[in-house]
Formats: sequence, structure tokens, C-alpha cells
Amino acid sequence: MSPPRARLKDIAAMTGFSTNTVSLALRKSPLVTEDTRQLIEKAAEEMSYRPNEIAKSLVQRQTRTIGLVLTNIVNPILTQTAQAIETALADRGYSTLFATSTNDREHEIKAIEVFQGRQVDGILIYPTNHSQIDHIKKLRKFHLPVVLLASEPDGGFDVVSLKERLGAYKATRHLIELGHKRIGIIDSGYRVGNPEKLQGYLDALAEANIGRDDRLIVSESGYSPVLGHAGMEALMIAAEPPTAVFASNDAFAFGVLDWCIQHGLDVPGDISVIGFDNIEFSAYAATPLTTVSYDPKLLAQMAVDRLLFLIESGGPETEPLMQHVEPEITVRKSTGQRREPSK
Amino acid sequence: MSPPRARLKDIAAMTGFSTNTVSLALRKSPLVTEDTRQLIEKAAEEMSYRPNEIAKSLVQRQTRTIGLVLTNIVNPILTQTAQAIETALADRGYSTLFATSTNDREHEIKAIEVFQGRQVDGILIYPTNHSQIDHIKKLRKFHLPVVLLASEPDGGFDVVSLKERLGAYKATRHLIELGHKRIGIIDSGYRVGNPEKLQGYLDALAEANIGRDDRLIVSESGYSPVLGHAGMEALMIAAEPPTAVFASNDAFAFGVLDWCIQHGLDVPGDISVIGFDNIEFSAYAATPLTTVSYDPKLLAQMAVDRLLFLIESGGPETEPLMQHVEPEITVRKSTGQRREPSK
DNA sequence: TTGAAAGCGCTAACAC
DNA sequence: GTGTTAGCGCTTTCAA
Repeated sequence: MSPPRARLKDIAAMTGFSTNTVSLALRKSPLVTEDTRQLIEKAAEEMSYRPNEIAKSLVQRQTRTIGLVLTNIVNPILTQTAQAIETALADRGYSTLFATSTNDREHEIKAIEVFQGRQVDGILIYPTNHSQIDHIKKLRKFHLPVVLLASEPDGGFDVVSLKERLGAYKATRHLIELGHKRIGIIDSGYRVGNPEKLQGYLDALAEANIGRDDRLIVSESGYSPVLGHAGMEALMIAAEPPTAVFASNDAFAFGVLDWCIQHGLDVPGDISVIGFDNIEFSAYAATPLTTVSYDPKLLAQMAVDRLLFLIESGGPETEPLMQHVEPEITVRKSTGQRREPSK
Repeated sequence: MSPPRARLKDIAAMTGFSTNTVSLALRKSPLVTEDTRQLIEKAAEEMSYRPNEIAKSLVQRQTRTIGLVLTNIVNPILTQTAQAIETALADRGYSTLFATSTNDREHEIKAIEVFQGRQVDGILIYPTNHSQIDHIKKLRKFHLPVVLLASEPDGGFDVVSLKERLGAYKATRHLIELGHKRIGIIDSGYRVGNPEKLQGYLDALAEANIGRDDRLIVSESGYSPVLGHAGMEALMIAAEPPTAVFASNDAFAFGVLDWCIQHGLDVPGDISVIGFDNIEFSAYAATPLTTVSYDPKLLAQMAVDRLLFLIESGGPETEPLMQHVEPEITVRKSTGQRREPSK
């Protein structure tokens, strides 16, 4: 009975006005009389008219949609970022097309291509690999506004990111200040081309004149307590194990804590552990976790502001802007003064 | 120098063929010669041609995009569901438009309207309120395929959901079997119209001939350990406090655990606690959490399969199908036999 | 095998 | 104030 969907034309036929007038009226143009507008609005209401944004997009060459590409959203900090981005975008009338790369570069490239095809007005991306971003650079040629959510070494990009290197530096320094000298790191990014955290760790060691010892550096790709557990195992099995460990994300830290419980080690008595991200649950871990914290909402807001500025200024190429959020240490119970070896 | 974006017309002009031939060739139609196809593909490649899916959508009346509306994604179980949905959809060539309602009905309605405007081919939704879904019912009139991610009392809808009531029943029964008789619940849904968990709790009590005691029922809206903490406080402050508590989500349970630590209560010695969702971190809580578990990936896959079936069969109205995922109890350390009162 | 023409639902120029 | 026309980039008849 009911026609699938009412179009401007239908309500034009219904009211006797032209499609143009109807279009104008529905957009509350001052050109059309109050009376006709009301008439038209009423008809539209009755026919449950919904403008077809696809058609509108085609003619206006803008979709008011942005593409968001994250590696995954199971890391609660990325979850929060994603949610904050979606909310900030919705507040400004934009929709969010969402894709996860699952840390696979091919997926990431694919997602970007799909977004381009769907004519997104801009892209927000946390790249799998912070160094290999040629595929993202290409977007500039299409004049497609892009904001990176991770710092990228070469520059030349709009960036809103956390100072991961600084965070890692602060974490390591915190341990050093507690007297620790043998400090392990369970890194997550190095293998996939994100060396920031490892760098920060090394920065702090160097500053304190502590030599690098590769037995204290392990790397796991992914995000899960079991990986942290495995990393800890590798660290502790070696000769001269650490007295403190920096887990490059909180999930890893939970695995580390778990390893300690299983092996009867007291945290922080026997060993200190510090995480990264300050996810909500870190306060409720087996030992409340000392960790590196920052505000993902702030980051999301800055990224959205920048992207929408780039889109809406629309003008000639703007000079890339790099903005950073600074992390802090949130001290809880999992780190403590180094105990003198009982020997 | 470079034209913003190459169109079919441009590559037609370039190669001397008509736009139609170019379109056919690029879609690998057998009608066009191998030779011309290669010629055209090469030209397209050179001009970095990307088909405009918006234009395609307009003529084909399908966007290969679906809308996903969740209350929020900070609950890790919804995060996992969201991610699994996005992945399953991408595998089948669909994009995901994403929105969070933040448990606000107005937001939810707004999101749906936006999605309709953007001509999504279908909608997947976890509604804020499982009973008030008139706004979702309206979608049926638009012949827009919808799959609900929560069970809905009236029927008449395609549903893929967890048996929340059964999960709550099992959780409560688990506590009863351990000898508990005064069992508290910290509910999250009742106030917003999702009584399933409270019902399941009451089912189990009734079955065991334990009378309902409203002093043992508290309700918090939201998802966060601090709410669980507050709920626990309310429960324990009253006369005849419980010896076991069912927290309707794991975040609440963490808050409960925290309250117990602060008040020197041993879990499970003094009090048992059980959560709901089995989020990854529940194994790493202060006391590893006994909780209700299920597989969000399975749920996501079923929901996507159903929605795409509805879309692709496209035919006349299909009889609504209700599918359910059954939860199980994962027993860890936070629940134990009821201790006889020392009195 | 390829081309011409029409049209998806809308907005934008320009008449009237 | 309102109507007419053209066109966004594509697919889809229908011819040739």
C-alpha cells in the first residue's frame, strides 16, 4: 500500500508545489512563505518523509561522514577514544564510519579504500605501523583531510597523539627513582614499527647511566593479559632477572601480576610493576596498578576539532599541525622501593 | 594540476570509449573485450580512479552499509560485540556506521533517523530500553531490516540476544547451591526498563523458596566500578546484610570487591560475589571473579547473518526469528560455601 | 561488442 | 515566492 519511501517529488505532487519549492521549504528557506512552508511540512510529516542524504551528498559533494580506523577497540583506552570521537562528531552533525584493522596493514589499506569510495569527508586513523604510512600519504594527493592519532616520525602530517615516548620515559624513571636498576620492559609496538615506548624506556636508562641489556627487553604483539604473562615468563627465566618491569599496556601488566601470584612473588615487595593507559580496571587489579595515564577524551576532542577544521576550512593546503597530549604517572600499589638483595 | 578525482567520464575521454563501456569494463563484464578491458583498467589505474559509491548507491538503491547502535561501548562485552560485528560485516562487504546512544532514548532515536537518512540497508541495535521500542517498530513500516540485540517482550521482531534472565537465574542459583540464603543484587537495568536480570534473580529465589526482600535489591544505572561500590554500600548498611551478592555486570563486581577490601571483608570467606559478562579482566581482579559468561563473537555472527539474510532475501516480510545465546557460569575464586554465622 | 539516453533524489542557477 | 532546467557520477535500458 504505502510507497516504500516518499520523495520530494511525491510531496510536490501531493501539495501542488514544485519539488524545488518543497526542497526550499523543508530546509526552512526564507524565500518561501510561512504558509506554504507549514503546508509542505505537514504533508512531509504525513508521508513520513525522510530526506535522502545519499542524493544530497552526491550533489553537494560532501557526506558529512568521517572514517575512523583503529587497530582494534578491545584495548579499553582505544574504546574510550572511539566512543569520545563518535560523540564529538555526532555533536557536530557528522556520522562515523568505523573499521578496525586488527593490526593488519592490508586490512588498514582496504578500510581506507572503502572509506574513500564512500566519499568520507575526512579520516581519523591510528595506524598499525607508525612508520610505514605511505598509503596514508597518498591520501594527501586526493586532498582528503586526515588526522593521525599517533605521532609519526617524518612530520608532514596533522597529528593529535599521546606522547608515548615521554610516557614510557616517565614510567621507567619512576622505577629508577625507586632504586631499581634492572628494569625489564614488555613492549608491544616495536615489532610492528612503533618504537616510541621502547625509546622512552631507553631514554630513561641512558639518563641514569644504566646500560641497555637485551635480556631485559621482550616484545609481544597484541593486547592481552596472556601475552603479558608470557613476556614476564621470558624475562624471569633469564639470568639476572629484573626487580621491576614496565608493561607497555595495562593488559600486559595484569598478566605480569598474575605471573607473580603464580610464582609466589610479592608485588611490590619482590618486584615492582608499572602499566600504561590507566584503564578503568587497573585500580581494581590483584594489586592496584601504578600506570601511565592520560585523558582519551581530550585527545579525541582535539583530533575531531582539527579534522573538522581541515574539512570546513576546505581551503588550500594548510600547514600540518602536530598536537600532543602529555601523560602522567598514576601511582597506586604495584610499585615500591627496591629491596636490597638479601644475599 | 591533478583533477580532484577521476570519474568514469574522465577515463572515457582518456581512452575514447563511452562511459558505459568503461563502467562495464571496470566491473569486469564479459560483454567487453579482454583488450579494451585491459586498456581501460590501465587508464583507471593511472588516474587513480576510485568508484564513487555514493553515486552507485543512489542508482542501485542500496548502500551496502549497516547502522550499528549501541548504548555505549565502554562495557568490554559490548566492545567485543561491536568489534566482532564490524569484522563480520566487513568480511561480507558491508561498512558499519556506528553510533552510541549513551543510554539516552533521544540519542537513540536521533541516531536511527540519521541512519535512515543515510539509507543504510539495515540496522543492528541494542536498545536503551528493552520495552519501549515504538520508535524501532516504526522502522518496519519503512521495510528497513532490523535485528535487535536484546530480547524484547512483545515479540514480532528479529532478535539475536543473550538469555540474560537465564544468566541471572544461573548466577543466583549458583549462590543458593553454595548455601547462601541472603543474596543481594546490584541491578543495572531495571530502572531503564530492562528487568531481565532482576527477573532471573527472582526466579531462582522463588524456586528455592526464598522470599523476596527489597532491602537486598539495589539498582544503579550505568556501568562502572564506582557504581558497584555504591550499590554494595547500600546493601551492607542495611539491617541483615547479604552473605552473597550478584553484581549484574563485572564492573559492578569490581566495585563490590573493592568495598570488601576497604572494609576488611574476605572474599569469598565472608562474602561471595558473582559478576556478569566475563570480561577479560575479570580473571585478574583482586579476587578472580566468578561470573556469567558467553561468547560475544557468536552473538555478533548470528546477528550479522540474520540481518544480511533479511537484506539480501529482500523479499516480502519474513516471519521474525528469535535466536538466543545461552550463558554459563565461569567459576573462579570469588564465590564459596556460606559460612555458618559464628554466633 | 559498444554507444546514447534516461534516471536515481536531490540542490543550484536562473527565470518568471 | 515559485517553477524550470540542469547536473552530481553512476547504472541500466535499449539501440546500433
